[in-house]
Formats: sequence, C-alpha cells, structure tokens
Amino acid sequence: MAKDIPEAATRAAADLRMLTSLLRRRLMAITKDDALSLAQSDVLVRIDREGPATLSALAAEERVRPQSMAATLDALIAAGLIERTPHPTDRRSSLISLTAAGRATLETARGSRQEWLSRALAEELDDEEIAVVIRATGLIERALNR
Amino acid sequence: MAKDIPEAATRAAADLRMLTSLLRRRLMAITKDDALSLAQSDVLVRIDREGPATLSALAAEERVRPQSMAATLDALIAAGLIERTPHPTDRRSSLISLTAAGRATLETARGSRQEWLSRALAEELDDEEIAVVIRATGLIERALNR
DNA sequence: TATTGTTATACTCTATAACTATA
DNA sequence: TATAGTTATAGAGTATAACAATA
Repeated sequence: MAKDIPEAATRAAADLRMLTSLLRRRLMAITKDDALSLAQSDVLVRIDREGPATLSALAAEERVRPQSMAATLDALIAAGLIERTPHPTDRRSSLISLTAAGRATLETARGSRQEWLSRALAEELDDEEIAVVIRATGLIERALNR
Repeated sequence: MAKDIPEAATRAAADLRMLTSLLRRRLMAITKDDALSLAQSDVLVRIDREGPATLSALAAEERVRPQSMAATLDALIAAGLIERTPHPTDRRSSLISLTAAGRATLETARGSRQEWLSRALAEELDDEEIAVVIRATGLIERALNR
C-alpha cells in the first residue's frame, strides 16, 4: 500500500528533478580551460576527500556500474591525475590515488566550473541563504541514502 | 580581478556539484515502467506548467541547443505525448503542446522517478526539513539565472 | 561460489558545423 | 541580415552482457 505523500514532498521532488537537470547543463557548459569532464571531477574530488579507494568502492559511492567507473578512471589515468597501486591484500584489485598533478589540478580548480558556481552563489545569495543551501544539500543526501 | 568568494559559498558549490551528479544517477536508475527519459520528462513537465511553446523557447529554458531539444521533442512526438501545430504568425515555427496522452502520462507519473524521489523525501525528512529543501531549490535557481 | 575487474556493444544526452526557409 | 529549425556527425556518460582472475 502506498503511504500518502504530502503535497510539499511532491513539490520538492518536482523542483529538485528539474533543478538537477538545469544545474548539470549549466556546469557542462562551463568548459573554459578546465579539461576535466563532470564525472572526472566528481571522482577526483572524492578521492581527495576520502583517500585511496578501489574501483568497486568508487563505483558504489558514485552510484555507477564498475564498467562506467573504469572508463572514468582510464581517462584520469591517461591524464596523469590518478594512479593505480597494487592492493596490499587482494591481488584482483588496485588502490586508486591522486598523483601530484591530480592534487595540483584540484588546487587550481579556479577558473573552472567550481569557481563559476561558487561565484554565482556568492554574488546572488546572502550568508543566511547560503547556509540554507548547505543545509538542504545535507538533507537531500540523507534522503537519497536512506 | 577575482572578488573574494566566501568559504561557505565554495563549500555550498562543491556539495551541490557532487549532489547533482548523485541525484541524477539515482533518478536514471529508476527505470521501472516509466518509459520517459530524464530529458523527456523535463520537457513534458515544463510544457504542462508553462503551456505551448516553440522549440527555440524550450531550448532556451532548458539550457540546451535547439538541435538537442529537437531530438528530445522528436522522441516525445514519436511517443504521441506532444504535438506540433503551426505557429499562428511565424511560418518557420511551430507551437509544441501536450496531447491527451501526454497529460495522462503526467497524471500517472506514480510508480516513476517522481514518485520515488517524493517518497524518499517524505519518509526521511520532516515538514520543516522539506520546507528547507523547497526554499533552497528556489535560491539555487535564482543564483543560476542571475 | 562470490567478488573484482575487463572487453564489447549500445543507448541517451548533448554539442558543433553547415544548411534551408522565413522574417 | 537575423532567426527558427534541420541534417550530419561526434563525444561524454552510462548501461547490460559475457568473461577472466582471484578470494
């Protein structure tokens, strides 16, 4: 039996769905000097935040199939931004970590999508509003991982 | 010269960027009985909300090129969910509107991504938190369109 | 047997370039 | 000239299916 879904949740879901598409397209359009694709940026940031990980773990965290993650990692390896080292205990697997170039890329992510979005938020929203956005991202993430 | 971007805006931008990818992948994974692609759903909802529109107008609002919008519209027309009628004053153009089947599809969007997301929000968040999410989507949209 | 990863293939979404028809 | 739309082509991102190696 379907539990009743409050009007507000339906509205929030509809708004979120459309906003997600729009935001992604805006980000994609910011190509500039940033050679990284969106999926590549996601993975680079994740490894930076969480440390070395296996392909499977990255795929699970990013919610893609291992084959899809493999394609993304291949591109990052080809660009010299990450590297594989043998897994210490599992010979089937490798640990993926940032190279020096990968860390440098993250630090110079200015002039890229990240900067464009930061600036858009900073210039249009006040401190209280930005706090609301931060709180909302946490709430949405919690709902997605429930 | 780059104006200083507050720490909080940078944090909000990073969180938003990654959340956008994750949310989109979760939505894509909900295929079920819903035959519409994400881009198709976006357009169908938009026409329903805003009424008949030209291809160019839809492309501008959805932030895609006219060629991309044409592909999406072709699929929706093939599915019988929208239709073209001649533009009253511009013979180069057409007005795109929902068919009866298109309206029916929107109404029976239960069992689809929209329902999955609504339920996730409703089950994990309380009323005050959902209100925060709704407010945040409005704020983000404002920043994107600034 | 279950898990980690690879190879092969296909579909969605979007873009750029070059074009036609109409305004 | 400028705008609305089309045709052709390509790349990013993702998936499923079938497989090999190791746990």
